[in-house]
Amino acid sequence: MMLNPRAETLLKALIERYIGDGQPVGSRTLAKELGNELSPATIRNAMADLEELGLIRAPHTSAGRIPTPLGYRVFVDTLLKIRPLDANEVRRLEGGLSTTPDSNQLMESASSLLSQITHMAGIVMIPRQEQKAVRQIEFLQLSASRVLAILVTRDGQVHNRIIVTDRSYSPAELVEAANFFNEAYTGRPLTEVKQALLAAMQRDNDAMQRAMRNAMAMAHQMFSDDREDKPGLVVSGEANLLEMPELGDVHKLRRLLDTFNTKRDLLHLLDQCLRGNGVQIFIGQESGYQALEECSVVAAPYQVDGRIVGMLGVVGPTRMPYEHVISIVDVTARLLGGALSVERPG
Amino acid sequence: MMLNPRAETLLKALIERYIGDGQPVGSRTLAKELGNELSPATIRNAMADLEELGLIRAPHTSAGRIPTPLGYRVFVDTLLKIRPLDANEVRRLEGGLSTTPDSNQLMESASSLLSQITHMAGIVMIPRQEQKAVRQIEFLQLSASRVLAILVTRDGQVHNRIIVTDRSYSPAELVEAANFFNEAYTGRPLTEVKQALLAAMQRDNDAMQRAMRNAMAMAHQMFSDDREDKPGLVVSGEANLLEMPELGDVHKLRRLLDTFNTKRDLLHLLDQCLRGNGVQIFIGQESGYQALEECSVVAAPYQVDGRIVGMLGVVGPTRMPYEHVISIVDVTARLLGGALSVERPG
DNA sequence: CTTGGCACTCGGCTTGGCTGAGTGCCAGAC
DNA sequence: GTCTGGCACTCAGCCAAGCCGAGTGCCAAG
Repeated sequence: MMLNPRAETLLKALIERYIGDGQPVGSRTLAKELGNELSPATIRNAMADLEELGLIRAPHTSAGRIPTPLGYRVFVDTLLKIRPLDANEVRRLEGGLSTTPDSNQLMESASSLLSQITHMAGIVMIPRQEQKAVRQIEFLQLSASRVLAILVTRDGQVHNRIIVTDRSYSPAELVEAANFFNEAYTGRPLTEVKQALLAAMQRDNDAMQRAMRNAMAMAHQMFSDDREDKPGLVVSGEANLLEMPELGDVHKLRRLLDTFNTKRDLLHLLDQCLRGNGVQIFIGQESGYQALEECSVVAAPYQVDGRIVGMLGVVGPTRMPYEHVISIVDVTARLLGGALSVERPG
Repeated sequence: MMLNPRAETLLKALIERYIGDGQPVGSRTLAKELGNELSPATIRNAMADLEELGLIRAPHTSAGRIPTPLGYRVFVDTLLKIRPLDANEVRRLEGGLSTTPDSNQLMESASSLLSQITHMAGIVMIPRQEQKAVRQIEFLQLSASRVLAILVTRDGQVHNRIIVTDRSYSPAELVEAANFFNEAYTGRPLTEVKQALLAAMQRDNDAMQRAMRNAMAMAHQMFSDDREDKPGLVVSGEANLLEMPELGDVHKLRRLLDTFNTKRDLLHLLDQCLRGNGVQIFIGQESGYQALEECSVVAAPYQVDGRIVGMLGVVGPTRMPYEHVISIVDVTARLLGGALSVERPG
């Protein structure tokens, strides 16, 4: 999409104006905006061209123009120059992020920070568990037929699950099983352990020693909990979206909030971006989800120890101050990545 | 509030009708509803009396009448006869509740069940941790200055926290500290342990043996996490409330959703009811929270092993089918209590 | 105490007219 | 060729007037 310089200036001014006050922008307004160097009539002609290109449209016959999703796309791709946040804002972000060493709390803090500063909805994806390395497992008897399995991963996260057993195990047996497991699997990533377990289970059961058999059976149940497989999502400030006038329609709003609650679609969307680099933007239907058709998503990956592990971002109305939001998401991603890296060595 | 039998019949019919279709009920309609045994004119007179008593009101001069909060109150207190749910619905509830042994998942399941069946918002309070008895504590080294503390309570819940230490501890020291702690505190309730720790810390530090000192210091940090003190709240289906036509006002809606997000007010409300017995109902402003002024809360305590540990219920429009909702909340409370009791023996 | 009748009220809907913002097009100027 | 002023036209938003229907309150008679 190549535009002549004037059309670019015009489109940029129009979109900035529209983002500012949400009213359709007319030719007279735009002429003033541009310092009256061109008359409204000239601008009308240029605007007609932009409309033909599908970058702007008139909501009705005699109203000003508003950007189309395509218009926003051109705007963010070619017209926007990202200026870094000023030091004050960076400091505000830094100060807003929790200093807890607990990674879940950190992500909640980041999400709520995003929503508070942008006045939109903040989302932070919780990294997949699969790549994490096993540190230690413990089994604890709860009752005759129930054992509590506690799995600690290298990063200090604790996963626990109640296992229903067919018979009662003595404390010694449990310790033995845990020792066996720890010796065999410490340091190996979860995915690998899972596969190894499956393979071991398929081999002849009788040939195993007792401790091994116990450990296998219990660990396998532990890992069959698919809840832990899926990355989670922390959402904050959905209620901010109620104030989007463009979402007056209750049904659309309903669908949008449902999307935030089920999280599945959002996770899927973020998941697809994991490969990407830097801030990514989905405008309107670009995301491919109907519930988000009036929304834009600005997302960025965050890195722990140099590796991208998750995404974070904000969801807001298509008409949002992209320039500002992009910087905020970018900085927050760095901050969260930093906090997670520093806090959890090796 | 004593009413003559006719006034009672009238009020009951009016409220049931209004709950059914949400339209103000006029005298003609009501006459038909009652089988034309009385003429509209007679009913008008009786309605005027009810209005004088503050039980119903006319939203404007020439409209039918709608119940006031006081009217609803009389309705639920004296006119409503709770009929038990039919077997189908009980089965539906039973089938809807998860069979997991994990108590958190159970509560989430109960909350979402409530919201799905009532089409309103479901809330389930997570019991206070304080009364729970300590089962075991473990310390795990994460890095030079960070120790992961894992506390398991009698009911099989695992609480963990990362503790930042001033120096590095050897594995032996950690085991020793854990042993010390476990011997001293296993079986005692969290509140007691907390106080005991505080008292011990205030005594002369130097007089303690090393293991004891370590255990104290770390356990104290573990317990200083006030996150665990507060009972939590699981909320589901807030989005259902978007469809309440009586909450057309975006600002009220916003406040309501914020109330669900912060949870504090709702918890406070439920907490106050813990003493009570059976299903409790707050109509309109009775709850004392402005955000809930257009809403009613139907809540019931649930018991684990004969002791009330928490509350659960639904939040919906003042105009809700109380009869039905009360039964559902009641049965769900029993089901959840049952599931929690059976699954986690002493 | 009940009932039918009657005048009255008022919200909701429709209609029509007006205004202001903005457009498209055209003809003339640069 | 590009820009500009002018002009006719369109249309949403607003307001006032008018009508309709639902429902009320009151009264007098049964």
